[in-house]
Amino acid sequence: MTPPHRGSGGAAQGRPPPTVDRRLLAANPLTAASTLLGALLVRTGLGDQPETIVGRIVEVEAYGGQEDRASHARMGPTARNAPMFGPPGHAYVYLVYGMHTCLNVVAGPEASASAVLIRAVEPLEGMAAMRHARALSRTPGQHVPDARVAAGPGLVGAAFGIGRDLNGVDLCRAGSTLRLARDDIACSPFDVLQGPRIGIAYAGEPAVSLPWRLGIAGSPSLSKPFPRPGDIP
DNA sequence: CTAATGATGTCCT
DNA sequence: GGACATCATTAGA
Repeated sequence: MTPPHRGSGGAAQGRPPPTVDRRLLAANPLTAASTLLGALLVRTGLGDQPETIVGRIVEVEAYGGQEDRASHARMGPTARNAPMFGPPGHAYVYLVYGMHTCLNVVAGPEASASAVLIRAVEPLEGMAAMRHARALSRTPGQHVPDARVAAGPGLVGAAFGIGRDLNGVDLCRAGSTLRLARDDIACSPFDVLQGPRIGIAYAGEPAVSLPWRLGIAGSPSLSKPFPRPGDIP
């Protein structure tokens, strides 16, 4: 019954946690996604709020390059997806539905144009700053519980104050205002949920059926439940 | 509880 | 002009 998240000590306090090794992200996107699951997302340098925001990545989706009909890279390089064709470990930030920003971590070898979408984060530190950032981005959620403040791709963007200005930022560099960190101390082992990606019905088969959405079992911060093995056809 | 809907801006045809 | 890797709110069973 012990939750797999938030282990013993508050490891996120004190010295800044170590960055994520860029080479671990240079593998195929599904492997990179698996690496990012359980890692920390760290936000600093919010103008008005001195607080640092730290959360644990609990849900991700892998996207391939041109061969993946669900990927933004499917049309080849464009102005929007340019960061996907760059080196791994950098941010690809884009606007969906005219109002929400989503964060991707570029993956794979350079120019492979694959990426990992950060779909949900479990808050660890900086609750007040997260809610403040959400209010600024007109995503009120005044009554949502702490665990659900970043429980969706658009909500991750809102709660971490991620705007297009962060497009292309190096998430593996310690000095970046948005960065990834390892969580070797506080992160207990967890079970990985797997399912089809969300919101890509337009892509058709085989893309719609690939189980490239990964989540941490038991986390209260998943964007939505994963289909169970014996679920509706 | 599920389903429908409006908000909103940018990219690509 | 159409479609979109979404969210909050409202309407309905």
